[in-house]
Amino acid sequence: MTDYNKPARVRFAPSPTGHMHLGGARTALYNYLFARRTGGKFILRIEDTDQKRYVPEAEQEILDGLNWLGLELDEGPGVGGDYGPYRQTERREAYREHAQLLVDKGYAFPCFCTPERLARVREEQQRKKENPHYDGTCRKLGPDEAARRAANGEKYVIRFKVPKDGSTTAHDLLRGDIVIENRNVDDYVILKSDGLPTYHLAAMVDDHLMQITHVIRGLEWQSTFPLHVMIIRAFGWEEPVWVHLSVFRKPEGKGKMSKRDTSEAAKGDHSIFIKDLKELGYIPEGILNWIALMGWGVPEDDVMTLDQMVERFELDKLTASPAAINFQKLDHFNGTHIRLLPDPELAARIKPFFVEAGYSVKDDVLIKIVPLIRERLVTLDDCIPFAGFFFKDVVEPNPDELIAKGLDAKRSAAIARKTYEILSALPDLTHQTTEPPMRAYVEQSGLSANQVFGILRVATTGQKVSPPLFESVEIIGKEKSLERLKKAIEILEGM
RNA sequence: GCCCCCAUCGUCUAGUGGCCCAGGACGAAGCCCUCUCAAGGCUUAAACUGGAGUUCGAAUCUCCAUGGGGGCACCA
Repeated sequence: MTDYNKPARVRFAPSPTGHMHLGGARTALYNYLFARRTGGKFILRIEDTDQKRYVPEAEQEILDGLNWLGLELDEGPGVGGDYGPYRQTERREAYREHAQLLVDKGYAFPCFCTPERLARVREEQQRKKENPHYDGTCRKLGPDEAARRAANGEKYVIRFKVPKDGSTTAHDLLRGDIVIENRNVDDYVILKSDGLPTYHLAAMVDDHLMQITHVIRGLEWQSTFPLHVMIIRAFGWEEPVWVHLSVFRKPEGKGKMSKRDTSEAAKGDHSIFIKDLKELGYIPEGILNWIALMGWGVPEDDVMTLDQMVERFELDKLTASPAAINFQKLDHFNGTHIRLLPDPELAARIKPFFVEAGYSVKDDVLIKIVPLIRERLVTLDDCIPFAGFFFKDVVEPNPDELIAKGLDAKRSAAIARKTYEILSALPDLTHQTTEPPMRAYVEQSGLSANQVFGILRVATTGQKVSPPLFESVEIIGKEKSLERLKKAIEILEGM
């Protein structure tokens, strides 16, 4: 049973090879939640041992992503901590030493096989419908010969020497014991010929040195999980608790979500990349709540802030089965959390979207429109179509839309004139002063509120759909509202 | 092909042998509210993959089948 009173040390260990995506964010989130829940530490480690796939901007994007999401780090690159450095390329000596230690103890061996030969062997095995695996050539090399060839300048890697017989039992918190026959585990390379380790060695060494207590990682590691356990046992170290998270499936429910599959994932108004989601107007609260619940279920009250998730989080309640991404649900959570934001906060969040769209934002106006549009926003950038007109000098209504439903241009013009008459007679246009006389007009004219208000709406806001009419007119102001009404009358009369 | 894992409404999930003719959420449908669009309230439809066991009793345990997923690199 998981002890939530014992501070855990957990890590999020991405490789800087591309954009931060939903899967990574969820792994980070679960690690964060568990760290906070136990009063432990949330650590970031950059796994940059593959120089071929290295993307320089990726590390910053990860940092930005975590920061934006609000997953605060306790240790990591740029943050510091007692177990650094937190970038694997800065720890190569540790890996080299540990690889040598395994060789000395007989748990690993140098391998001089060329990639070309290995490729041929693999081809041959596949042709014979055999399981592709290392054929063991250098396993039998004596230490003297190995030393001689190495001294000769021959390139070599170090492979883990997996026992030929027996089986290995590895324990996953969510799945229980996983038993695998050792003959099904390959002699994996743990140190590459460039002197850098592969994941298998690097992660195990670091997790041990960094005193990681719980390894919460993606399912892609499940197949090499027994290998990792063997490595740890070879060193004689204590094992962390292992948790392999399910993968995200594509919205169609088929296949794994892939960050390479951008055309599929990033189309439309959604994306699997955190930085895209930010630009699309999604807020951290919404995203976090959404991904938290893909792989973790709560009985009820599923709308949660980060802090509430921390309170409720239970590691062993995570789900072992894969989850299909459902962007509709993201929209729901995003809208829900937007509605939970206090006025000034929401104002601050939508402001950049107005600015980005080219509007000059007046803060006093901004704070007034927030209550009007809050429950209409699914994403922050929805504020543009809903409330852009508040910051426009002139609006240009579509003439056809000025004509009320069931009426013609002439009739609509008459209504607009009457509306102008009513409004211009008022000292100022607050929603309290404008609504009663307009309602009275609707009443005695026999028209519907829809028809009369519709004309006013299109005239003053320039659009058929808008925030509540009289509140909007109030914010637009008397002068500008009447000006716009007048222009609408002219348009209608010219039809 | 081989190894490993998973399996409750369309989707995310609750459920750890009786509380389940299976609960919540998204989505869908309907109604209410209503100046548009939303939000909100109420209601409805919708699932234990199949087959064998174990048991007085199974969504819950076991086995098999089927389906789905992950992996099979000097990538992580």
